[in-house]
Amino acid sequence: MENKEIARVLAETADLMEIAAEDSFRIRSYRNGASAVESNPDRIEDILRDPARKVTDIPGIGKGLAAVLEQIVATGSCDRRDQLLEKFPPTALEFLKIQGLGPKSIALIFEHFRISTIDQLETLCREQKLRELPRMGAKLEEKVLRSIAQYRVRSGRYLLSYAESMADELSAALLAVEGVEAVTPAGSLRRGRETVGDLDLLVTGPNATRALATFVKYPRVEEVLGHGENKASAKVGREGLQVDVRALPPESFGAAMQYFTGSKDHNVAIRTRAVRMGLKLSEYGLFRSSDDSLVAAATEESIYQALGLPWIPPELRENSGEIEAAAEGRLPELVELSQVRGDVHMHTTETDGRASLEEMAEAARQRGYEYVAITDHSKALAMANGLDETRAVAFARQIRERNREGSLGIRIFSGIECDILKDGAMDLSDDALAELDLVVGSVHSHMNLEAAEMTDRLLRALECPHLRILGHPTGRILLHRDPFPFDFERVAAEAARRGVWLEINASPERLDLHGALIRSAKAKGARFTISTDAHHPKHLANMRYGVTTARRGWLGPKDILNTLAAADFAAAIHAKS
DNA sequence: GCCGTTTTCGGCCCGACTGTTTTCAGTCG
Repeated sequence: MENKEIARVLAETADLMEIAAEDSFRIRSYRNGASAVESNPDRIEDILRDPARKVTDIPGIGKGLAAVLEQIVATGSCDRRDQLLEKFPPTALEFLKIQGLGPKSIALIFEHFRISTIDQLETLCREQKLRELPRMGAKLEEKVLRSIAQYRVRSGRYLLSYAESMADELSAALLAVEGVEAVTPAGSLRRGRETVGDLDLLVTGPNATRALATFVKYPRVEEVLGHGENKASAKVGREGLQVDVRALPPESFGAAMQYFTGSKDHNVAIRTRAVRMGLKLSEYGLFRSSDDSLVAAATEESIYQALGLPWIPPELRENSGEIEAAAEGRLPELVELSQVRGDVHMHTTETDGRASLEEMAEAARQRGYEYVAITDHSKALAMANGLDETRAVAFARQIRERNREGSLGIRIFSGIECDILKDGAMDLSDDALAELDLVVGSVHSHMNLEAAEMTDRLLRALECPHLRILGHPTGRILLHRDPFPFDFERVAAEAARRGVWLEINASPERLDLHGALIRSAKAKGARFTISTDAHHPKHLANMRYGVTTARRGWLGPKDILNTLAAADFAAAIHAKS
C-alpha cells in the first residue's frame, strides 16, 4: 500500500471523527499523521515490515497511530474508521466536499433527516426543509444547491498530478512484462490538462497484448470494465480512475498517439485538413482517399509533416489557433523545465512550511537552481502564523545575512507572500515591504466579493509600489473551489502596465493561472513567473506542472522572469519603474 | 493522539466572517 493511500485513510478517519464531534486534538493528530505519512520519503509499509525500523521515529507518529498504520496496511482500513462508517453513511465524506456544510451541520442533517445521498440533500434544499434545522436558512439552502451543482461537475475528474502518478505506477508494472517495449500516456495527461477524466496508456512491443492481461490482474484494479485483444479498461485505485490500456503495432504507433492524445477538437480540425488534401486520418494511419494507400503512420512527426505541418506540441492541441500557427510557421518556442533557474515562491517553518530555510535552500540547490525566493505568509493569515512587520523585517535580515555568508550554496532573495486585504490594501506597511527583495501579493480571504469589488481590490493592490508578483491570481483550488469572479483582462492589462508579473502557480491543486488566461494576459503585455508555492522540499518538484501550464499558455522562456540568470533576476526585481 | 518533560500529565487551540440570530455557532483559511 502506498503512503498516499494510507494518508488518505487517516485523513478520512479524521473527517469522520470530526462529524462524530470527537476530541479535536485527537482529530488533529490523525491529520498530522496523514501529512507525516504522505510526506515521508520511505514507504510506510516497508518500514513496518523491517524489524530494524520503527514508524514511531517519524515525527507525528506515536504508539497509537503506529497500531493504526499496521491495521491500515493489513486491511485497508482501521477500527475507528469502520465503527464510524457504521454510524454514518459512507457518503458522509462526500458531504464534506459541499461548501457551506461542515461536520456539525452534516451530523445534524444525518440525525434529523436520516438521509444518505447528495441527491437527497438536494431534495431537502429544493423543498426548503433544511431551514427547519437551527441556524440554517434560505441562504444556506441556496449555497448548498450551488455547491452540489459544482460538485457534480467536478466528480469524475482527477488532478493532473494524480493521473501522472498512476500512469507512472502502471507504466512500471507493464514495462516489466517481457516483450513490452514502451508504455506511453496519451490523452489529456499528455496534453497537460489540469484535470484528467480518464487515463489512456499506449503499449508497444512484440508482446504488447500480454500487458493487457497483466493490467487487468494488477492488484489495485478495482473493477475490470472490459478486456479484449487490443484494449483493456478498468477502474483503478480507491478513487476509481478509469484507465484504458491499448496494445498497438509499432507501424501505426504515431497515428494512434496522435489520435488518442486529442483533443477531440484538435483532431477534428486536423482530419478536416487531411480531407481537403485528399487524405484521411484515423488511429491506424494517414491514407490517400483515392486508393487507400498509406502515407504515414509510424510517428506523429511524419503524419503532421504529410499534412504540411510541423509537429505540434501536445500542450497546444486544443484547436485554439495552433494548427493555423503551425501552417504559417509561427508556432511559439515553448519554455522548458530545464530553462527555469529559480523558484520564487515558497514557505518555511517561519510560517506554515514544513521545512527550514536551510532545508528549502538545499533542496533547491540540489535541483540545480541558481536562486530561490523565500516568501512566507504575512500576518493576516493567522492560522499560518503569518509574519507581522517586525518579524518579516527580522527574517529578511536573517536571510540576507545567510546569503552574504554564502553558506547555503545558492542565492536567496528575501521575500514575502503578503495578503491583499479585503479593500486591496497590503497586509504589511510600505516601510516593511521596502525592506524585502521580492513582494508577492496574494488573495487568501474574502473570495466571495462581487466581481466589480474584487476587480477594484486587485487594481488597488497593483498600486502598491513594492508589489512585484500577483500570486495565484484567480484563487481557484482545482476540483474544490472555483476562481473568484473579477475582470481578469483589466487586471492583467494593469499588471502589465505597472510591471507586476503574474504568477503561474505550479501547485497541482492550483495551476493558477491556467493556459487560456495566460494567453490572454500575454496578449495584454503581461509577463510571468512560474513558482511552486512549496511548503515542503518535495513540492519543489511540482515545477514541471507549472512549466506544462505555461506551455499551454504558449509561453516561451522570455516571457518568464525566473528563467533569467540570478544577476538579471535581481536586477529585474529592483529595476521597478 | 502526540509531544515533552523541571518524566506520565497537561498543552495543543488562531481569527474573521456569515447567516442566523438577539448573542453566537459553524465554517473556512
